[in-house]
Amino acid sequence: MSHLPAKKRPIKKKMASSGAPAGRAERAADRRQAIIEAAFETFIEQGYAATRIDDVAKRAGVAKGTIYLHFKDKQALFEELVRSAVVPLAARLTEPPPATGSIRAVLENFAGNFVREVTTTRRGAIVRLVIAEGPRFPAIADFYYREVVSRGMAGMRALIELGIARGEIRQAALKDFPQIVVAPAMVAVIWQGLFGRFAPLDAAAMLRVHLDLIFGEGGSA
Amino acid sequence: MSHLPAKKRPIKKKMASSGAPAGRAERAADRRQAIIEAAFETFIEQGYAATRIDDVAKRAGVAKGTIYLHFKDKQALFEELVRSAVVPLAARLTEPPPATGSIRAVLENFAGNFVREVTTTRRGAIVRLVIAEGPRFPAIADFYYREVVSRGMAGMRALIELGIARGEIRQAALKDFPQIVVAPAMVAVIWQGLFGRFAPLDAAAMLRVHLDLIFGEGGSA
DNA sequence: GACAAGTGACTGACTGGTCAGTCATTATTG
DNA sequence: CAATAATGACTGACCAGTCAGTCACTTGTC
Repeated sequence: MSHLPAKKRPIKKKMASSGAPAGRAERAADRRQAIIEAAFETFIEQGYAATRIDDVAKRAGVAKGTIYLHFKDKQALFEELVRSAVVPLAARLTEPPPATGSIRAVLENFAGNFVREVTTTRRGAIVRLVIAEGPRFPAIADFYYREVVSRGMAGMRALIELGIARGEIRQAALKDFPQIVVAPAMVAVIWQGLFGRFAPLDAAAMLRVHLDLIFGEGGSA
Repeated sequence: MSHLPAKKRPIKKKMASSGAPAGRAERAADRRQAIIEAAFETFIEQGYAATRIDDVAKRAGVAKGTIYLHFKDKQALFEELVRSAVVPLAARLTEPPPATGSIRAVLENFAGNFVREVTTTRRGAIVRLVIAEGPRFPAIADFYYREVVSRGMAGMRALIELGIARGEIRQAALKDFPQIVVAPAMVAVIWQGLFGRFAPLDAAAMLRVHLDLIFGEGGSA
């Protein structure tokens, strides 16, 4: 007597949104992806605790139970999502350390990419999410440190050392604190999230000034 | 039939922890303070959504109902707490712009204070709390911007301009982005909160290097 | 000064609502 | 048509906020 008939199921055609036939495995993977996608948006907007699984489900166009077919529980979903958002980033950080042109040019390029791909976009939101929830999810802080921060720092240190060796960078001590080079970028991300609404910040210009500080006035400008 | 005898009230003597007699009003103020104190700790540790009012009450040595005598609801308590933690900070930011000695010395002093009073302590936690919860509490982001950020930026800009006028600072463009000067300090705060546990950061040393970058090698070191 | 009536700060059991996670049932697929 | 995927009603736990009741202290009275 407990359950009502539940006769519906609005004939969700077997095809994924693309026209491809799609076998079982593929459809499952698609759904999993859709769930992660939806979870991403929702966790970004609401934070971990305030996110309701029901909302994620609705957003993903899936019933709540389905989420639990793919993820053990809410926390697993959250960690998986951060993981999946962070891995491609980590991949780029391990990319060829471009030894072409001046170090300044490399960093200028980096700054440009950063503003374009992180500050404004959802990747920036991931950073903010990690900052916000990290303290309460040691596993995530840990993972993020290993995959992104330590690699990023190592790469940056290598660049700095190269810059020092080539005489482009004066401050030899800078190699001990790659954080200094990255700091304004971090501040830009946080700023946009907190104050961007009413006090927008020209991140690109700021990063340029910061590079001037490191390399001395006027680079490729 | 509803209530148990409730014979207790462990004879909380009319005295506040100090030896003063303490009238009704004073005791009430004490309690309010204790609640804010407890709320502070708890919100810091758990974040807004995960904090239970019952826990705050227990920590403050007070019944849950008492909290609602002092604060309209959970959100009001939260906002009040940020307010009370931020106001003294804001006060210091409006303090006399110390025109003594070199600008470098002023900033060195500032950095020292910052490391001592913010990076390590609970004030740092407030910054992290605002970063974490700000996006979901526009009122708080707004308040924090007005009281702390905009004042801090203005003060910093004034210092930078002075530094430029006196020839201590080369980068004239720095005055457009006081954020650059503050950025490593922010990063230090976030770093301690997220990674400090397993990858501690010598914030003082980092800030020193950063000042070297702005003023040229070797200051008062 | 002693005693009663009054006041309001404080309490904590309770309510109403919310939500993570489950599972009996139904749909789909190979 | 078996096996697998998906559903969503349901449960139990949890928690913000309420309020009837208590009692420490104050005020008024003699």
